[in-house]
Amino acid sequence: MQKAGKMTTKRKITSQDVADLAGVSRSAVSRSFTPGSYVSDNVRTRVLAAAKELGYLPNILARGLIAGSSGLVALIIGPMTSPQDAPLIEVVTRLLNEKGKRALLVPIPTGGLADEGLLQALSYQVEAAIVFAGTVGAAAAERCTRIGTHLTLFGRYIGEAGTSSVIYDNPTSADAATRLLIRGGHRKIGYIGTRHRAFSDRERHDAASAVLAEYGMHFHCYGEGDYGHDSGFQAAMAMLNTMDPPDAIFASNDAMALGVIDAARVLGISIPDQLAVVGIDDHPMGSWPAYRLTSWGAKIDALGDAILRATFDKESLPCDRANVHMLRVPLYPALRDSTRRLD
Amino acid sequence: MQKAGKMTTKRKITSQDVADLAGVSRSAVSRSFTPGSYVSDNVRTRVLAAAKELGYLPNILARGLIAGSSGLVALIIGPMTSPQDAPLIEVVTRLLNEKGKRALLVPIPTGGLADEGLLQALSYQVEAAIVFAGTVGAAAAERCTRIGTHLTLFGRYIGEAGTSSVIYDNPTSADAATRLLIRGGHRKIGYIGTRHRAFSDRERHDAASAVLAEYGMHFHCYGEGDYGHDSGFQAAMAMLNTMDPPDAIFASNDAMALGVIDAARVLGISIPDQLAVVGIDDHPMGSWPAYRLTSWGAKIDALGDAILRATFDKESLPCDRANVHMLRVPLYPALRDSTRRLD
DNA sequence: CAGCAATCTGCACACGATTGCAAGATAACC
DNA sequence: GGTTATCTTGCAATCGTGTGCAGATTGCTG
Repeated sequence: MQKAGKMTTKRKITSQDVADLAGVSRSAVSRSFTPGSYVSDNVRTRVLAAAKELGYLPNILARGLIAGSSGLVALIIGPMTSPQDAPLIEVVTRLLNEKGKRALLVPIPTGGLADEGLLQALSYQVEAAIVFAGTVGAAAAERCTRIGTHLTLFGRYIGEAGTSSVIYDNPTSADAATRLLIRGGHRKIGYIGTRHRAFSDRERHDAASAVLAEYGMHFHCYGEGDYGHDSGFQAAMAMLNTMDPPDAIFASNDAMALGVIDAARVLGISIPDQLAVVGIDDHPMGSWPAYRLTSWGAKIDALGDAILRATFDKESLPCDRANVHMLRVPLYPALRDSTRRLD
Repeated sequence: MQKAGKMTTKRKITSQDVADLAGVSRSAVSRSFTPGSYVSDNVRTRVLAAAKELGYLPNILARGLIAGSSGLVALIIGPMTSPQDAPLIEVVTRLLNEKGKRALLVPIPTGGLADEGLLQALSYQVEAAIVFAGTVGAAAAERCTRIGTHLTLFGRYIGEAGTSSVIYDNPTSADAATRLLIRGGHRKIGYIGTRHRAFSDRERHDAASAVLAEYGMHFHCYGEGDYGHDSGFQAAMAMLNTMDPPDAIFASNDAMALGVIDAARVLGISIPDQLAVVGIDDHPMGSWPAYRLTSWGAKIDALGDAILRATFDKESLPCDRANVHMLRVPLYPALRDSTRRLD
């Protein structure tokens, strides 16, 4: 197998090598790989044959250096605890690839600022950055826009002009979820959200409260979680172990809603008769027989499309007064057995 | 806010700009950013001040061009259906970052070959590629090793010399799981695996069979799935709806095992008395009150360490006869209520 | 065969950074 | 002051590729 003398040279194969083998200049090699250039068929076939024999691949980084564009897009990610995160990252990566872009993954510490990660990404000449985790300081954001690196934020909003935010249509879905509970006859509705009202949580809570107010109601009780299953479980245990427990719980996301169902299971509370549960996310497990959770969720492909559109076609998006492009992603209901079936 | 005349020039800021502002040469700028170089404190402070004012960041791609190393490592990924995938990707990315490397995410079509993705990655001059999905053809693998790009495979094995494989210690854990069931008094043990016996599935199945053989037993019945929850559910429904159902089921992974538990729930079969269930993976949901699944799983940080070690320190790893470096990651038992408690 | 257009091709510079080399500046020593 | 030794600093080459420009070749027409 090993041809002596060839194994010794582990040098990288450049266009010069191909040119030498084909007996042409480097320019001819470059042009052979560029469609629409002036190259005779004779030369092109010779070059391609030589390239194939040598296993030549153009160095995209060098090409990007001269073109001024690296073809890289940064994805700023955190620990990815939610099971939705992973498929979304994959879809976005795939869509980027289809556009000829490549995804550079940049991790940031839990709950921290994305600023440092952003700077790292900028050093890699990324054309855009998509933020899935953490938050972005004004200075870092301004720096991005100044050098023309577009910033897309998923599920977050910063007031920096020129950025764009892709956000679930939380108000509409929270509105619908609340009305569903009310129409189901529930009057003691508890709410489990995050301690500091994360952006999505705030939107969901406020829309739900507005509906309750419309009926002259308030949330019956509150619980706090961290968007994780266990925290929903704990919060529900506390809520349900009182003299006057709720007859429905609106959880700000599905992971916590699943925790609520588990708490009910442990306490022997039947769902949905003694307790109705709704969540938002359409967590894949919500459809499993053990849970049957009513929820509102986005279609993942539409979500990916939205993120790419917000990144590469932001001009087509509406702006708010701070000159931030906003794209709301619709959430579709998945009505299951954790809520009463209405006629 | 906007200083007129500055907003118009969106040109990239290069070391030349910094040099001009600081009144030095480009070399001095470069040296100011390189610790241990001969630069006077005077110049260095002036350069750093100028860099800060201009918001200069070194272009790592250009630096890599000359150094011959991009600092990029390709992560070849598929659709990431399993909830373990995402945290693992994040951990590996984080560990890479700590080593000064960056992760380039390369998606490949479901179940397809990773070859095309690998070539894309090579064009980006990646220093190594870590394969989490798909399989790698011999030609592509040989090409990688020839140009010195190390190939690490996770949960897969190809016979190509110089590659390394990080693999769960399936035999040991499958052995332990089977003995647990036998010691629990189960004699009719069903097995749910994949149709074509994926690499891990084969190892698990064969080790379990060996233990059964030791006791003069065979698997009582077989089911086929695709490592997804639904397929486990379906397979279990078929198995349990017979005249002679199993009294225990060994599922080749946890997602399917959870499906088995759901099937039992639907059929009113009590766990673990009428049916014991074991899986392998230690899926996070296995610990939830709704499931309490006995399983064997790896510690994620150890897993990440193993992958990085296999990638950057493969010489320290044992080789098999095909000159492939192998690293087995131990799986630790999580004994829960889906199996009988032994004294 | 002259004249012109169309098609090829290679030279040389550009991209943004690093680094060996040599020359200049400063300090240290006799 | 002369001679080294030690720092500084800029010049220029380098990494691998793309491309404008000018010159060379070819084909076509009159």
